[in-house]
Amino acid sequence: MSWTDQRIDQLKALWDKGLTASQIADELGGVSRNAVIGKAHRLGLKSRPSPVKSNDADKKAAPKKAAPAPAKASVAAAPARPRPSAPVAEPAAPVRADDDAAEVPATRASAMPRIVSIGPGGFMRQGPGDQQAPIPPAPPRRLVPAKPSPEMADKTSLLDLNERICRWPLGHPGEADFHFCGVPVNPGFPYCVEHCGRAYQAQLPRGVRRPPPPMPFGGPRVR
DNA sequence: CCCTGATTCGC
DNA sequence: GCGAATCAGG
Repeated sequence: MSWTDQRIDQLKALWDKGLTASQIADELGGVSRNAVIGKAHRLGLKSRPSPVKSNDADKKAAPKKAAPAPAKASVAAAPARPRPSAPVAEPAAPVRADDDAAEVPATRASAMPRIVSIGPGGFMRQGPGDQQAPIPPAPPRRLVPAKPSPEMADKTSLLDLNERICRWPLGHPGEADFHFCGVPVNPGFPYCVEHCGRAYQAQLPRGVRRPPPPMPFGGPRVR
């Protein structure tokens, strides 16, 4: 299995949601827990509470490991490999999509707090089996009063959302051109057909856990 | 033991 | 870039 854009999206979303690497791996299927962790790190996803991380700020007694065989490193002359393990994570005030959307533009140069717009709401797939009204998404909240710039004139803003148009977010909340898809929805779903394809993916990684395959959209109405 | 994430390093 | 092997804490 390779890391397609969509699988990466899922990874990001699930990681953000706080699922464990194992769960994510299981969810994605075809990858190991290690693969997920490895990828997550390569992507720069920040590690959430990890068991082995509370590094002392100062240690006195140096509890040396009796230098057990490296088991792997075939490095003959390589001295001790440094273990940084103190990446200094700036907490940074959490930016909420609620009311500050109008006031973010100013300083985004260096300290932008990594707001990742995961799929709308960070919801999970919805197996055709356990079909239910597709309401959970509930993307952003209320905000953006108007369309100040002409650039946004033809973009679908939050205020434009209704039952009939696709509310798949494009861009990231807070960004100037953040808007919604706006295309007519796939009847019975909050998104257009294309984005339904993104939102509800029927993959069945782990054997029996994933019920039936047929894609829901395009056909069956939910009521 | 089980779990977790972090890191290393051969590929 | 990828991920198994390994490490290390809970």
